[in-house]
Amino acid sequence: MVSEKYDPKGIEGKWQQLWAEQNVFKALEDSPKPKYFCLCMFPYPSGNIHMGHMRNYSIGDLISRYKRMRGFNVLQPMGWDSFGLPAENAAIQRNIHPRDWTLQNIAQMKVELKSMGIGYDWDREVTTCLPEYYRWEQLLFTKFLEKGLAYKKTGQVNWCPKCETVLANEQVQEGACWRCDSSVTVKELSQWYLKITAYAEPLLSDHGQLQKKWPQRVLDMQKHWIGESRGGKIQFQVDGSSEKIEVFTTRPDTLLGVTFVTIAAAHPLAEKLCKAPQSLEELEKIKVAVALRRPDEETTEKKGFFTGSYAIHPITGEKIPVWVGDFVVMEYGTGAVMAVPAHDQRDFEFATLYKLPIKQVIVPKGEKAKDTLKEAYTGSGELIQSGGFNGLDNEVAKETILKELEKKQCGVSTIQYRLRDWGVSRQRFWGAPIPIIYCESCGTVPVPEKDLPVELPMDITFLGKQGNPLEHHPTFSKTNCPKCQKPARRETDTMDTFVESSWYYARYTDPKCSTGPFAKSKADYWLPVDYYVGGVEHACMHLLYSRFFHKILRDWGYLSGDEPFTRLLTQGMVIKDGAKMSKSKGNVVTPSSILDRFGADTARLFSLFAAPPEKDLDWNEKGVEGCHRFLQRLWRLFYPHQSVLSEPRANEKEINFSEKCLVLRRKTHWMIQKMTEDIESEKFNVAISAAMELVNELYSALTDNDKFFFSQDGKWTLQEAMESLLLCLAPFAPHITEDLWHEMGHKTLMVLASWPHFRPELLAESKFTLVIQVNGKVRDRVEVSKDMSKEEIQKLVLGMEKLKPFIEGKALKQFVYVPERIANVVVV
RNA sequence: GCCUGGAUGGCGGAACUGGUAGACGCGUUGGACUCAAAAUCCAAUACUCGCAAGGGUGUGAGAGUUCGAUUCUCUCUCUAGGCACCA
Repeated sequence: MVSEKYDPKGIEGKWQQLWAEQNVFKALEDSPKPKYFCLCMFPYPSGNIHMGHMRNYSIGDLISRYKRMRGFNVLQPMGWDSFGLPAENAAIQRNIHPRDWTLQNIAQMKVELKSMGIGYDWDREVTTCLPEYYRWEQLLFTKFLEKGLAYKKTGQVNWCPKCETVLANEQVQEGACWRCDSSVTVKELSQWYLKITAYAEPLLSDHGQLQKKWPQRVLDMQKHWIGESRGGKIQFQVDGSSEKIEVFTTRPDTLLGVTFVTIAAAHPLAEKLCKAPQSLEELEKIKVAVALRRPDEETTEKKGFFTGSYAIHPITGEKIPVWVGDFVVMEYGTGAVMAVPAHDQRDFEFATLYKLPIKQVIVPKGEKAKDTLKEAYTGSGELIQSGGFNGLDNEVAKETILKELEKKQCGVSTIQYRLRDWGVSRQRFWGAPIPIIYCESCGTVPVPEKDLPVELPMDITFLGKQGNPLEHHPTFSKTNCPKCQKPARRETDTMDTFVESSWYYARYTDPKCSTGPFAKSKADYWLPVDYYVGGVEHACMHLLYSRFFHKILRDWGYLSGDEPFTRLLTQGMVIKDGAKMSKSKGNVVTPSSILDRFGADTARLFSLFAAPPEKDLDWNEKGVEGCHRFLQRLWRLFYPHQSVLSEPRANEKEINFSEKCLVLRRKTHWMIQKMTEDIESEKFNVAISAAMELVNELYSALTDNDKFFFSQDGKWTLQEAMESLLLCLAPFAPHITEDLWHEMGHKTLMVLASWPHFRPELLAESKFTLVIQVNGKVRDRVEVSKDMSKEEIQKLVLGMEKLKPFIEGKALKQFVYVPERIANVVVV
C-alpha cells in the first residue's frame, strides 16, 4: 500500500537496488534492437559530484531512458578521467599517493552517482589512471611514432612556474595558466608532439557530416581554431645570393603591388640579411621585445628596420628592400610576408611610418587609382599597374598569377592552417608515462608492446617543486635499450591528460579487452556515439582531439566511421547569484545536500526544468521546492484514488465516454505528443510543463466533482492519464514513477516499459477558437465549428455587435481568414 | 577589431511554417481549511486609464516589408562566448 506522504528516501534506494539486481542497465551486443550509445563527458574525480555533473548526467540519463523506452538497445557508461594535477597537489599537501587519493574520490563519487539513480552499466567503468587503460594509450603512442605522426621538437613552450609544467597553447588563457592562473613564462624544452595538423583538412571538411547535429557555435569555434587560409607560397630571390625568402599570402592578386618584403625577427635568414649598420643590434632588440610579448598584449605601433638587403620581385625583377617587422610572427605561415601597403592595412601602417612606397594595383571596377590612400583598400576590383595582368578581376588574378609563378617555379598554391601540432609532453608524475627509451647507440626507441605498460611507481616522493618526481625516482628512468640491451634512459615525461579523454569513448565498447584498446567488432557495433553531452568549454580541445583520434584509429583499422560523436549537446553552466558556482565565491550548493532534502527525482527534475539544456541554469532554492511540490502533487493525485487506479483497466471499446472525459483524454494525448516532440528537440523544460498542465487539469476535474472518478468512464480516463503521466515522466523522475507504476498493479519494471503512443484521433476537435481582428488588432474571440466556410465566417464576423464601433461607417477593404486561426477585417 | 549567439512581466522561461504574446514554474496578493501557524486547495497576477463596461501601450532602440511581426529585412545599443599583428 502506498503511503499518504511522498517519501523519496524510502522509495529511491529500493528501486535503485532492484534495477541493479535485475541488471536492467547492462548493455549487450546481441540485442535485436537498434543500438544507441548515449554518453556524458566523464568527470575528473575531484572528490564530490557537483551541480554541473548532476545537470550533465540528468540530461544523459533522460535521453538514455527515453531511448530505451523507444525500443533501443542503450549503452550508457561512466568512467573517470583520473590523471591530472589535483591528485599531485593532494599528494604534496597530504602526503598521500595520487593513486590512493584518486581511487578514494572515485569510490565516493560513485556512491553519489548511484544515489542519483542514473542508469549506468557499471560493468563498463573505465578508469584512465589504471595500467589496464593507459597501456593501450602507450601502445597507440608507439604507433604514432611508427607512422611518423609523433615527433620531438625543441622550441619555446609555455611554462607555468607554479605547476612546473608545460602548457599547450590551448591551455594558456590570456597569458595565464588555465588551471592555476599564474603568469606563463617561456622556456626551451624538448617536447613530444602529435601531428594533428596532418589531419587539419579532414577535421575541417568532415564538419559537413556534423551540420545540424552539432551546435553551430561549436562548429564555428573549431573552424576558427583550425583556421584555414587558401593562398600561395611565393619565393623571392635574395639579391646577390642563392638564398630565397619564401612568403605566404592569401592575396597573390596583389603581387605587383609589393614594394618591400617583411620578415620576422626569428626568421632563419634574418641575421644573414642584416647588412646595414646597426641592423644586427636592431634585430636583437626586436627579438627580445617579441619574446617578452604576452599573447594578450594590445597592439601598439609597429616597429621594424631595413636590413640592407634586397630581394628580386619574381615578376618584374625589380629590387625591393627586405625589412624586419615585429608584427610578422615566425609561428604562422613562413615567417615572412610580401608587403602590399596599398591593399593590406598592416603593411599600409608600416609603410606610412617608415615612408615606404605604396603602389595601388586593385581598384573598384571602372575607377582609377587614388592620388593618396587614407587606408589600405582590401576590397575586390580589377587589376591596374600590373603589366600583363591589367584589367583582370582580382579573384581571377589570384589563380592566373599563381599559375604564372608555378611556371617560373617560384610559387605554389597552398593552404595554410592556424592549427598547430599538439604538444603532449608533461613534466608531471600523475599521467601516462610516454613509452620511450633513449639509448646512446640506438637513439630514440619505443618500448616494445610486450614490455607495456610502463607503470608508474608507487614509491615516490612529492616535493611540490623541482618538476617531475619521476626524474628523482631511483630506478624508474634506469633501464636497458630494447634493441641493444645496453643501459639506457627512460623518458620521464608523461602524457597530456587530453590524450586519455581522446579515445575513452571507444574503450567503453570493450572496456576489459586485454588484447588491444578494444575489439573492432565491439567498436563497430556501438560506435559512433549517438548522443554526447557535455560542457561547451571543450569545443576546441577535447572535441577536436577526439575527432583527430577517431580518424587516426579509423586509418589504422581499429574502428570504422569518420566521426566519433553523431549528435552533440553542449549544456550550460550552473550559476548561482549571477556567478558560476565555485568554492572561492562561496556560492556552492552540493548535489548531496539536495539529494538529502528532496531526493534524486526532485534534483533531476529541477536540473531539467529550470532552463533549456544549452543555456546557463540559475540555481534557485525556491525553484527546487516547486519541482518537489509537483512530485508531491503527482503523489497526491494517486493516493486518494489508489483503489480505483490499481484496478485492471477495462476494455476501452466498452466504455461510453462523457464529454468531460473526452476533454481530459484529449489533454492526456496532447501531453504525450508534446513531450515526445519536446524531448526529441531537446526542449526538456517545456516537456515537463506539459506534464504539469495535465496534472493541473486532473486536479480541476476533481475539484469540480470528487465523485467523478468513480464512474466507469471517469475511472478509465484517470487510469489512462495517470499511466501516461508515469510513462512520460519516467525518464525525468524515474523513482517515483516506478513506484506508482507498481502501485497501479504492474508487475514488470517501468524502466523496461515502452514509451506511450498518442492517438491523433483523440486530439481532433470539431470546434476551435476563432480570433477576430480589425486592422490587425484583436477585438474578440468566438468558438466556431471547423466546417464553416470562409463565406459563413465572414458573414458571422461582420455581423458581430462588438465589432460595430470599429467597422461602422468604414469601407471593407479586405477580409483575411486563416483557417482554424484568425479572421482579420481590414477597413479604411 | 572580427566571428557566433542572446535581449520577452518582479524572476526563470513559453510561443507551430508570420496569425490569441507571457504556457509552465517561482514570487506576490486574496480566499478556503485551522484556535493559530505550516502544509494543502482555490482564485488573481505585463503595464496603464476607468467605479464598470471597455480602451490604450507593450517582446533592447529605430526604420522597413505585411491585412497582421517576439518571428522576416536593414541600421544601432547592450550583453555572453570565441578569436585576434594569421599575411
